[in-house]
Amino acid sequence: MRIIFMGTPAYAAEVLDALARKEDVTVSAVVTRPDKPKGRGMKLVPCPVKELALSLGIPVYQPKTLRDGAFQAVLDEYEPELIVVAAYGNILPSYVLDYPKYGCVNAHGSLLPKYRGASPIQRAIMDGESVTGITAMMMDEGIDTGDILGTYPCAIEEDDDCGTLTGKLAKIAAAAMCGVIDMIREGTLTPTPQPEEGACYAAKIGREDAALDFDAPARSVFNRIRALNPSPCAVVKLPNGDPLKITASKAASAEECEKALGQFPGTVVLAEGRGEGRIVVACREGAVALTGVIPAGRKPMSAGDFVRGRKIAAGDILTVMKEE
RNA sequence: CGCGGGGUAGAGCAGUCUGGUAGCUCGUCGGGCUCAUAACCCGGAGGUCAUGUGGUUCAAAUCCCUUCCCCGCAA
Repeated sequence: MRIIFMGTPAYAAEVLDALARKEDVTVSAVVTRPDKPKGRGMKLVPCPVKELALSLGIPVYQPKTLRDGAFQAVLDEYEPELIVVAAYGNILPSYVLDYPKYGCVNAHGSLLPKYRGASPIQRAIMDGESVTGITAMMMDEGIDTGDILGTYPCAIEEDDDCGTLTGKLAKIAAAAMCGVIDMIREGTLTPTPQPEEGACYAAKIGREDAALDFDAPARSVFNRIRALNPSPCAVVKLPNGDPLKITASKAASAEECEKALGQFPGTVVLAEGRGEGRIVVACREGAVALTGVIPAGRKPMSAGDFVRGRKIAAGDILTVMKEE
């Protein structure tokens, strides 16, 4: 089967890798977003999907948009029977959706119709969900509204963050897409319309989502931190005004929550500098123990390292990083 | 030439403005205390202060210049 693959981040690269290995499938072309200036010096950095495609010797196309019809030429050249999409980032217009004999299928990172949209994994963690998954679906012109081909649940463990969960889901997505292709060949594919009930949208993560506010229940602070790790990371403002990214946290002990009672949310009640260290911060309800941070201009480090460097002490108050 | 931060002991930092004995919190090693300990006490090892047989100076981690590397923001 001739397919064109569309995707961008590491999650999508995992799917591409599985398709490339699959027998009876030929990934004849890969479509990904244009390289963007990244990092210092505006260096152009290729996305994971592009890197993988190049190493596999698959032609890569990086149209800025598909809407202008220029992509028709690529379709005509490769005549795909199926288009597989995973976290591509561009909207597919109808002329693309209608071209392949078997249509366009997508591996979405949630159990649809819940969390349609750009950031389903982050939103699920942020909301404290205990289960999410992959939905294999036919694409239509709506945002993640097409018929469901299969659902593959995945538990969100207590110690999962966006990074680990995305890794798990990527593997599931890869298997799901291979499964869909098998079903297409066997003719056992059964598209089922999505129920409207339970539908919700997972808006793209923005700057305002990254600003961490301790004036919230500890559980919610914990969920936000892990939803945002490893990127862009929850961020707070230190007493000196510098931003501090937070990569990991754990629940504080009952005793520590006791100490935090009555403290202004954001107050550091304990700065433990031994071993990995813990920075216990009072929340509106309870407290969280920060365990990993990234100071401005520094590398990621444990809370213990940060405390040992004397950058924080009990009594300091962490405030909300306000919009510029 | 997009903006900014940084490179000092195994880790995280201070010291640099106002040149003059290499410091702190940990870790590590040895000893002690203890029923015991990741707790406490005592002691030790470990650093060409990123780079340049650079410049200035009686004297440079510190001031000036070179090169390399790392990171954040912005996109």
